[in-house]
Amino acid sequence: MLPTPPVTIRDVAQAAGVHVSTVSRALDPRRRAGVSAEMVELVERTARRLGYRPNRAASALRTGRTHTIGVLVPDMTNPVFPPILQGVEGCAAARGCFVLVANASDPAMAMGVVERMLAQQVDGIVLATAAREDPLVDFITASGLHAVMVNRADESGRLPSVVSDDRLAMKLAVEHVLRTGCRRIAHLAGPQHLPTGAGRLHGFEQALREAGQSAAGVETCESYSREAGRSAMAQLLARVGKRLDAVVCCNDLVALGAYDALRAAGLRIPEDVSVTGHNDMPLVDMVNPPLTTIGLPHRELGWRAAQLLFERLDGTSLSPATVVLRPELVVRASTLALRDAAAMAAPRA
Amino acid sequence: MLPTPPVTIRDVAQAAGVHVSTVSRALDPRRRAGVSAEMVELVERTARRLGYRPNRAASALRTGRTHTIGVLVPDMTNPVFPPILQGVEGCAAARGCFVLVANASDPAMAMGVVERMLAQQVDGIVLATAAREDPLVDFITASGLHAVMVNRADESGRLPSVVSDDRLAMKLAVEHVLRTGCRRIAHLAGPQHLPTGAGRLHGFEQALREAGQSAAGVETCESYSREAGRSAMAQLLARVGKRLDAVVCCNDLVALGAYDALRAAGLRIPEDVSVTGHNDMPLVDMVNPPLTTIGLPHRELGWRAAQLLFERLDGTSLSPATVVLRPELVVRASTLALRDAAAMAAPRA
DNA sequence: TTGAAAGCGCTAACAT
DNA sequence: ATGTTAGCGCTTTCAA
Repeated sequence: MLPTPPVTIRDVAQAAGVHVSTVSRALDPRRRAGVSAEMVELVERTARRLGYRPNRAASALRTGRTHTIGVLVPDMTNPVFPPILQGVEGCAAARGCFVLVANASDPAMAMGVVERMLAQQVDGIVLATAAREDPLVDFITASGLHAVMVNRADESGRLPSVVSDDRLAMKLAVEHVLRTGCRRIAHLAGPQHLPTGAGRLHGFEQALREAGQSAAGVETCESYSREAGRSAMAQLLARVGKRLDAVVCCNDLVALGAYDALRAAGLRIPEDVSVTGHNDMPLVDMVNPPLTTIGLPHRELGWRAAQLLFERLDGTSLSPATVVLRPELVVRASTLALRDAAAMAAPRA
Repeated sequence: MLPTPPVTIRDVAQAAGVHVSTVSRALDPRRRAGVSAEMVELVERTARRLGYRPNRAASALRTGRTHTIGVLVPDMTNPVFPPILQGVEGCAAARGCFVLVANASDPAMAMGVVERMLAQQVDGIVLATAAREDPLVDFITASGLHAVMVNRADESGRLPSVVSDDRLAMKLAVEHVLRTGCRRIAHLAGPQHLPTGAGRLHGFEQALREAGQSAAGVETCESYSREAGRSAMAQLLARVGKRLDAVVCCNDLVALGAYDALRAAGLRIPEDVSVTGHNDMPLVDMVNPPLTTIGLPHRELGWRAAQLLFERLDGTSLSPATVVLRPELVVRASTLALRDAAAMAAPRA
């Protein structure tokens, strides 16, 4: 395999007997207008014949656009991110753009990655990082880089974002367990420094309030993990005893941790306590019992974020700065079908 | 936010009172040798002061290297790929390189993506696509693009690859169920057009042969899905009846499908039939019963693939063309601890 | 050790 | 509708 020198626009021009600029125009759909049909035809045929492939690096240098966007995720192995990434990638690919993916588990690291992405001349960036990183947002706005956040809102309001409606999600979960006759309802909340953690707690409280109820207990998890869920649930049980009808969890993994702690305490799910999760991770329909949870449009979240970004890049920013997508309740066996007739008649407040 | 014109190497040169080429040299670790220490110091200080950020598009045009590698995955939401991707990304990031990720669910699509990546001037490519795509490999070798395959070997032997040892994996699974007293052992095989499907079937048969046994039955799944596993298992039961001690599956999802079909037939896991999976997907430790499976070093698979690629790019290709990593048996409750003493004493052949 | 100059492949004024 | 020209920011000979 001898390294064939790549075919340039000049080779095409020469072979077609025209000038390079003509080739450049004929090959660009957006400027093809000012070129005769035969010329376009001739140039395209010649280009194809020679196996010409436009050099994006050269075009990037000239135009300042790389047709590349960056995506920052905290942890790709967290199952919420692949579908988001897929959405972003799908939208980008549909426009002939590529996606530069980088892991950035902490804010300091994220800053370095953005710095490198800036050097790489990305056209824009999608932030799927979970923490509230004001310095990062400061840095990005100062740099002038186009950015969109996904899966969390920018509290400072400087960056557009695409999120799921956490309030509505909690309302769906709370109303569901209320409907099945549960009255003593607790919440295992996510880390309060994460927007989803704070938002879902708030939504939980509001939903209960609207129903004229109050929380049977709230425990905060240290992270979105099964272990954190287990120990939070254990603490909750230690505090409120077994006087509990349902536990609404901030996250599926936390809910599975709650399973562990509830069982360790000799409680059955859902006969004694109903449990709900959040995210509808793969396989939560396979655990025992299958988990009632909140399904999020992760793929669409990613797609819309990319779309929002491209609209900014094109200067046709018609969409609102914050897009809120609707989550949906996915009922499975971890919540009771109906607690019992007596409970429905005289709910235990 | 007024769009500040970016600081170029020229600005740095001017501010430092030196020539651009000096700046270029001083800023490149590999050529810093031929520059005086004070000069390096001066240039670096000036660059930092002005907030200089090298423009990779310009350097790419000049050197032909973008510091970017492409990764092709068939489906990011399949949980085997995120850790592979993470490994690739980690290795790339450690070298200051970025990863362009693209989904390519079918070979035709993959070809188009590679074409675009070539235009994007990626330095190389990691193929994590599952199908045997000879035309793709032809195309890539013809284009002269550096490429490495991960998670499947290149049967034509033209591309280096990093894979898990499927034979060993099956041997581990088969020997495990044999050890627990199972004798009538069947296999739910993956699609035979996929290398993993064919390889694991082969490994299964070989492992049984080595143990002096023969398969109680083999059924091929149409895909690596739960539904495919369910119907394959149903067919297997229809053929061999309930005369089965264990089912070794090509994949965790298929194993979960087998759960469904076994239960529908009134069989208990593992009391009546032991089941093993492959991949150790997240949450398979949470299903009922927790799945005995084969754990793969997915992250390392990705990391090594990237490493192999970079060695090729650097011309320091010391590693072998095919790297085979070791899978490990993860024993959980879906396989019997011990079938029974009688069985051990007089195994049912 | 540093400076000068050329040019990577492409696009976009401007000129015809 | 096509050709001419300059130059994007950087690296790399070559010369001093």
